[in-house]
Amino acid sequence: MKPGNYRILLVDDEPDILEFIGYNLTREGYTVHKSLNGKEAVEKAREVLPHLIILDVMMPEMDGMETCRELRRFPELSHSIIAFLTARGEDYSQLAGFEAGADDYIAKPIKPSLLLSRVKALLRRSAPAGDAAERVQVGSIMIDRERYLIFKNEQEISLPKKEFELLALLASKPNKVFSREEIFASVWGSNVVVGDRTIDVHVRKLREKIGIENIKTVKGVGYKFEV
Amino acid sequence: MKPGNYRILLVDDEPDILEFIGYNLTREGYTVHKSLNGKEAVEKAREVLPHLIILDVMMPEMDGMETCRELRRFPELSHSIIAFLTARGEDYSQLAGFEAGADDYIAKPIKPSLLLSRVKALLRRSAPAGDAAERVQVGSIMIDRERYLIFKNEQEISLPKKEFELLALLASKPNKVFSREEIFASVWGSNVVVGDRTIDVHVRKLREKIGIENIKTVKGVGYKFEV
DNA sequence: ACCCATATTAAGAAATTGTTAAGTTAGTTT
DNA sequence: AAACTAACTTAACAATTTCTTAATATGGGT
Repeated sequence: MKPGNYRILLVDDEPDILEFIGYNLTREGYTVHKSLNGKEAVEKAREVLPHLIILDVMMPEMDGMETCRELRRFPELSHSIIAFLTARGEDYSQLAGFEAGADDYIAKPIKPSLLLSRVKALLRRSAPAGDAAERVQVGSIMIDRERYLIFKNEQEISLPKKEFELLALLASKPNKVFSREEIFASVWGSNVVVGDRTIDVHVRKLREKIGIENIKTVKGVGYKFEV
Repeated sequence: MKPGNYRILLVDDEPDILEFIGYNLTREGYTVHKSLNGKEAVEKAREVLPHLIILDVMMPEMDGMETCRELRRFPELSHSIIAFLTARGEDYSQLAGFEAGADDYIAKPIKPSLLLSRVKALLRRSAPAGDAAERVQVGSIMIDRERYLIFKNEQEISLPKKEFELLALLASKPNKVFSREEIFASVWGSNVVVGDRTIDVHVRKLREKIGIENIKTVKGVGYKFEV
């Protein structure tokens, strides 16, 4: 799973820390959400179902421990990993934290590189819990990248790589016209040189297999997938 | 999963510590194995396939870091969680540890109650991963990781390691297409370099043994186990 | 009707995978 | 440690699928 597919919720009452950690995680490609307090965190967690929740122990009102216990009450969050952020020296009983359902402790201040390694290690274990498969539905066509299959009206259609990628591209933005250049760049790669009619041939095969009505030609401009 | 079903491998060069931690874990119901050095640890790990390996960082000859890297070379151990035991003050770079494939750091000396909480937290993550389930049924195939055996229609089939790991990987997500890169990374380990046709040959043997209908080729993309 | 961009077709090129057998390596037994 | 065995890898070639080309057809717009 790529970092981009992971959601991380950051909870700390200090905006600076939120900003700092958030920046480092975002730069790595993770999707980062932030909350300034426990109450807000619980709401946001239930909304975005993060894979990892990083929780500051010391917070006004609802502290990390309490927030953790609260989070653990919701079954939809049972697969989320919870890590505590604790200032070195705060001799918080880690015991209580683990009992509350925490998975890890991270000491502050923390070097970005170490934080990233740690996050990676934590998420490595969560991967197979996997959520929604990577599928896209457009019109009567469903594209399942994981299985590398197309479904049209419950019927399974297997496409060769180029045709699959072409269809996936067009369907990624229904009704948008993709120029030949865009199609080449995305499906073939920028440095590959092939003849002019190659795209047409693939389009033809696609139309043959998934129906002529979806893929439309815009003369002089390109092709589009119409819903 | 009850503690009794978990296997933990303890690795430390000091018998006292081995004894102390071992006693606490055993009392809790875990099945505990012990090794006094890295080399022995790797052998034992491959034999008992522990769910959790607790590794002292400071050891003569082969230190924790090196042992960890060695352990990670074996695909059958890729599901084991590895935690480092580090004396407080030893300013070992945790970074190197995580990069070597560690999942957690535990500081010595550690209170038994905290250790147990920590172990529980680590194993909690391994449980739902599904890999900890020693048997998986997919289609007409049952995979028994513990005994390293495959069953097809009640019939027992014994597979060599590479074939077993390959099948286990493909069957871990039926219908998902695994790219050759993914397969290499999981079955061979990311730093191993072997020829192009190696996977094909193993696939062929698998098809020979468990039937041609299950393992499908997606040309230019990879292989999948279809149910 | 003419032009131009696209459609269609089939052939053969190119790329990928399948198969086989022999060569290596690793693990076990004696 | 030598001999044996099973597992794994390599390499050459075959088979297959996919991709591209090129030649020709079609069809809307001026």
